[in-house]
This record gives sequence, C-alpha cells and structure tokens, in this order.
Amino acid sequence: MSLESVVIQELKRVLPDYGITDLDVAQLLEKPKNSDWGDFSFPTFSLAKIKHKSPYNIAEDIYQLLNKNLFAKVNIVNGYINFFILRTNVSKNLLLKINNENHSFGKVDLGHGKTITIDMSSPNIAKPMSMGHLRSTVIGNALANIETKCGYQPIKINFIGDWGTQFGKLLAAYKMWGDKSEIDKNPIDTLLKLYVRFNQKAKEDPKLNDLGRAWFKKLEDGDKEAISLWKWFREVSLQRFEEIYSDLKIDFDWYDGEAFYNDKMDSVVKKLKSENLLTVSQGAQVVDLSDEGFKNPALIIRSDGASLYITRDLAAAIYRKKKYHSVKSIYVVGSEQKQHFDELKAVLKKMGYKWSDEVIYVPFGLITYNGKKLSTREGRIILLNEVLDNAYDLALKQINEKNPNLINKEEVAREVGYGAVVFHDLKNERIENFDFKLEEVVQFEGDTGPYVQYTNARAQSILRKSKDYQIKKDITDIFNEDAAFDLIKILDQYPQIIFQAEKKYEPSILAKYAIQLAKVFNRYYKKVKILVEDDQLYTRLQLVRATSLVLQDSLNLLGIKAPNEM
RNA sequence: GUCACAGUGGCUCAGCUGGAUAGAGCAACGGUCUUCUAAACCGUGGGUCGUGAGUUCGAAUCUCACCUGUGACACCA
Repeated sequence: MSLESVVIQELKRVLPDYGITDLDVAQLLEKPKNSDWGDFSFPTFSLAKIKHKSPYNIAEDIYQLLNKNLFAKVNIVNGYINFFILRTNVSKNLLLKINNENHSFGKVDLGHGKTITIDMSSPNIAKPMSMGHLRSTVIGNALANIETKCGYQPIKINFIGDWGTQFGKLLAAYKMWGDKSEIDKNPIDTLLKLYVRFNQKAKEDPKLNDLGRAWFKKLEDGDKEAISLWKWFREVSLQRFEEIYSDLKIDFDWYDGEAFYNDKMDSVVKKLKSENLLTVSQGAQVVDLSDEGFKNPALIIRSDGASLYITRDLAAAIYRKKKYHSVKSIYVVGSEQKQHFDELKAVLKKMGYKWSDEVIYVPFGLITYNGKKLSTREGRIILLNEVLDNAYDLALKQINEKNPNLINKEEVAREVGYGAVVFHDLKNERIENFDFKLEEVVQFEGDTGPYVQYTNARAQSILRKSKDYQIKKDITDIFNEDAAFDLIKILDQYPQIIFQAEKKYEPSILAKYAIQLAKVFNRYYKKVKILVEDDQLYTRLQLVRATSLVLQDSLNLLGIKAPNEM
C-alpha cells in the first residue's frame, strides 16, 4: 500500500463509469515535478484520443465523478487532474510499517529463494587490482545485495584470470630476470614489473613472444617447473587480493580460476562436435554463427590446438549451471566484452541449452586516465590500493579537523574514505565511461557517499540524544509541514526503487535515491528543530528513525558502511 | 568500413515505457554555526537538450539520416 494507491483505486473505480475499462492507471499516473501541482497527477491526453473530446472536458467530467472526500484537494490544470492526498493516515501507516519491518522494509520477493550466480571482480593473478576491477567488484557486490533483498540467493563467483599465454610470458620473464627474494618481499609489484618489461622488450624483439608461448605450452603440458612457479605466483597474488576484499568487506562464495576448467573443456568440445556445430576455418575450429547475425564465427580451438577464452567460459557456464541450478547467471564485465558474451549466449543456445537466455551480461563503462585507455601491459594503471589509501588519509584528516574526539577514528576513516570511492563508482549509470580524476573520487561533499553517511550520522546523533523514542506512543500529526511530508513521500518510494534497481541491474538507481533521501532529510533537519519537548517529539523521532533506517539500508546494499558517528 | 554504446549549463551527470516552467552536484559569486554534527543549509548567475528532418495535440525522450567521441571487429582476456 503505497501513497498513490488511494488515487489509483479511485481512478479505477471512476473510469469504467466514464466508459473506459482497459487502462493502466498506475502506468499513466505521474509525480509532478513541482510539488505545488499536487502529490500525483493524472494526464487526460491519452483519453482525449479515445473519447474524441478535449482533455479539459475529460478532466472536468472525471473530476465530477471523483469522491473528493478521499483527498485533501483535487484540481484541474492544463488537462491534468492533480491530486493532493490526505497526509495524516498514509504517513502514520508508513511510519508504522517501517518501524515494524525495520531492515525488511523495501523487500520485494521476486526470487522466492532461488539461486543465481554472479560472476564478478575477476582480477588477473600477477597483476595488481586496478580501478577497473573495482567497478566489477562493487557493482557485482551491490547487485548481489539487491538480489538478496529481492528474495534471490546470489552466489558470488570470482573467476580469477590465472591461465593463458600471459602466464607463459611471465614465466619466461621470470626465468630471464626474476629474483625470488624480490617477489617474496613485494609479489605483485615485482611480477607486474617483469610482465611490463617483457612486453616492452617483445616490442623490439617479437621472438620473445614465441618464448612466452613456449612457456605457456609447458604449463599446459604439466611441466613441473612451470607448474610450481605458476602455483607460487597464484598463491601470492590471491593473498594480496584477499587483503583488498577484506578492506572493502566483500566476500565471495566461490573462487574458480580459468585453470579450474582446463579439464572440463574437452567435454564441451565433444558436445559441440556431436552436435555438428564445429567446423574448421583457417586451421581453427569454430562455431558458425552467421545465421544468428554474427559477422565472425566463435573461435573455440586455435589453429595450434590451444583453447580460448570462450571455450573456458562455455565450460564454466555449463559447470555452474549444473552445480548451482541457478535461475539466472549474471556476468559483471566491462562493456568492451559485449561481443564475447553475445557469442557465448549464441553458442550455448545452439548447443540446446534453454537457459542460454538466463545468461545476463551486465556491462559497465571503461575507465580512462587522461583520456587514455588503461593498459596493464603498458604500465598505465591506477592502483586500487593507492586510491583507497588516499581516500583513507583524507577521511582521517577531515575527522581530525571536524570531530577530533571521535573514538574509533581509524575505523570510521576507513568506512568513510572507502565509502567515497565505492559510491563514486556506483552513482552513475554503469555503462557510462569515466575519466579517472582522483580529486573527484575522493570528494566528500555534494553528491557523494560521505554526504549520505554524514546525513545518517546526524540522524543517529539525534536518536542518541533523545531519551525515550523507543517507548511506544501514538503518532501525531506533523505532516502539514511540507518538509516532513516530503520525507514521507520519498521514504514511500523505497520498495519501488529496489524493484527498479533489480530489474535494470543498476545500482546507480539506488545510489541516486540515497542522495535524494539525504537531501530531503537535510532540508527537514535545517527547517524543523526535532529535539523539542512537546507532544509531537515522538513522531518527529520516528520520522528520523525511519529515515536513518532507509539510509543505512541503502548504503549497506551498495556495500558501504553507515557509521553512527563521523 | 561494419556493429555497439554515448552526446543535456564551464566540468560530472539526472530526466529517456512522449506530457505542465529541462533538474542536481562540482566550480564561481553572495548569505547561514551562542540552538539537534556547517562533510550541512539557503540564494544568484549560467542550457539552440550534437545537427537536420519526420511521427504527434505535445519530443531531451520515439523514427530516420548525418556529425562527434569511445569501444569491439576470429587465433588476447
């Protein structure tokens, strides 16, 4: 029962009397941009077409049929029927509802406990985590939380990039220039340097690439030395990743590397063969997708017999489906891989897997630096841990200036600093590219994570100071105050926001909402003194409590902490 | 060249299942802390919604063409 249901019900009652039966009132009903025009507004233009009458006359006719007692005010302006709803009861009901449901408020049971998988983060071993991995990680994590809120059971899978020619290059580089003690001291940086150096040299001397390929071949053939080096590199890399994940409070249900699927690709190839899907083209084995509108076939086996990315992803998709019986399978991967996922779905479909359309590719935009694409190979990389450290330092500095007596400064600085970085990554539409600017990422003012956190901390501060808001009293009528009712209106939208964010796999919808809610609360906070001992104190506190609850819940879904003080 | 995605104030973006006067944040300028955390609040200036056609009572939103940017275009992932 959200606020607009009164309006919808009354319109649904009246429209058939008017001769209109089949009309989606809820769809047509809109929220005026200017609240002076009403809380909800019904445009009559589409009816004008059906009835061949002017919108104004239609609005007038419908107006006559409406039971005006159900509303505070109804008027007609420019062909719109504007509804001002009776505030008191709906506001009371909403506050009671939020207080009863607590963090369950906003739950939408779409999933009925069914499992979904989310492929996310997926860093490459021997390479540092960059801002690009952060995107996949935090978007995936937020989606997992949102899906949970919607009744699904997400399995977060970290598909580690631990296989491929690149490791052949790394092994070759290590054999030429590597130093064990260096790697023990500073594993990822050292390995990265080796990798970058190798690629630089290979530019001058392409023969090096053959050497890299040879080492990868050794690895695939199970060469003892190659395997043990690979295991070592993998181990030290994973340890470092774990530290970052633990900083961000993100965990995974399962890690599977590309290597994990090495022995699972044969059966995929066999099945492709038995279905007569494989053909040979220029020495490689491919699946022809021309009938699906693809320009190129999907390359399954290279002409030298080695497997490819899609071969592994096919094996992984099939394996995961079998293991988890998931009803959908989400991949949070950069938009530059769109074609790959189109091919993946197309091949799965050709193989007869009906669930191929439950494979959902959730792309996100590219991060550039000074307008240039990041490239690990060329050493152009934004190190995630440097960004996070920077954010932490700035947050700590702010706390020392603004709230020097805060007890757990370091912890809060981490929550606020990381909150800024994570929020920045989530607040815009996923698909949007952005050019990395440190000063924007670690902003604490305006439309930022810390702004939302700060708003919540203010609310919490009030609740701390009031003595008895938890002792149940009657909710009184404070809703003539627009600032209070504005809060009610936006709180009321929360479940729909969750619903939309889930439908579009778009955390930014929730992030934008959190900003909006914070803004409306800050206005209320400025305008109305809450801690005044009168008979409406309890109600004001309930409003504050409800707001804080939804702010916290939004932040938590986005994977951001909501400290009580900052 | 083909395909995909994007183009909204100086910058970053909302709005895009068509609807009333195109909204925020940053930056600039000016106000508000003896009163619940000023990481806040209020105000001012700033926009041919890439361009041109079309559909419509009505287009930032839909269609088409073009321009610009980015990405992908089989043996990388």
